[in-house]
Amino acid sequence: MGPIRNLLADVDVTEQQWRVLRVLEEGGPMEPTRIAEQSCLLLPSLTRILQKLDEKKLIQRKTDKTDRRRQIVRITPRGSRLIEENLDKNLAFLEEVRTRLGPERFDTLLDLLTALNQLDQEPPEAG
Amino acid sequence: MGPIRNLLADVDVTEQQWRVLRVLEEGGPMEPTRIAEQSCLLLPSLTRILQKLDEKKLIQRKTDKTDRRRQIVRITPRGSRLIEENLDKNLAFLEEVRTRLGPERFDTLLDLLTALNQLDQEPPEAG
DNA sequence: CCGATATATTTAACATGTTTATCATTTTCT
DNA sequence: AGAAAATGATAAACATGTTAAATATATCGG
Repeated sequence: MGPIRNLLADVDVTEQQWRVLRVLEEGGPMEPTRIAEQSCLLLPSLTRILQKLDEKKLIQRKTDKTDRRRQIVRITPRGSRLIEENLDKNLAFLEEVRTRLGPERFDTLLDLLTALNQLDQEPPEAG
Repeated sequence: MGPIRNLLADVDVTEQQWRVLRVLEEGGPMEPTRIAEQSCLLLPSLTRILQKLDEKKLIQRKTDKTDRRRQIVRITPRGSRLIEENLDKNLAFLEEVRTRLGPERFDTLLDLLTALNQLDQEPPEAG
């Protein structure tokens, strides 16, 4: 992922911050708990990341009116612009990796990783 | 990896520290640079890990006589005993994951990850 | 032999991973 | 209603990931 980190470093965001921004861009405003699920981050990490993104004015947060424990996070226009300006290069790199590894093997890898990740959610066999 | 971390936490070592110990146990005394390669760790991380392992008396270090920039790291008897006492449980967990994911799929996953890792070492196609 | 380079390791600084604890708010149960 | 349990988010503490810089030693070229 080095090349991706380099791309993102130019615009002063980390891989994880980028991932959070993309989740918000594609999924719309949502709560930290759901962001964490979708970006594969634990809440304590996400808390710090949201603080950084907030300082950089790439997201906004407001507490939910009906449940004041919750908050709603939304990406700012500035955040959207950052994504728009860098998404192509990121996807291009991903495609390059997919090509170099072999498209079928690449897709298989993603499937297997997803399956492995699922194992953690399921209970282990009772036998 | 949660379950493995729990096992290791009982004997006060982290996953990475465990990995370094296993590399030393299987590969014999060697330099930090080679440990880093074999345990997939960057040198700055390894430096700290070796310091911790040294404090715990699980490894010993001495500077190489012919090249005083280098050092030779070796596992102590105490370190070997720690591995001996925990290796079975670790391998058992690995086998459980392999079974739950499906042995063929598991092996395929390892192959693909290795191939992906190789990509980083190779130069990208010049086209 | 000496200065420029290269190599092995460490340090520094900042971000995240991970576990446990805490805080505020809400829900549940009686 | 009110105490207890649950939930969403944050804080704290420690370990590692990552990049850049620093240190020490060794090697190379003239």
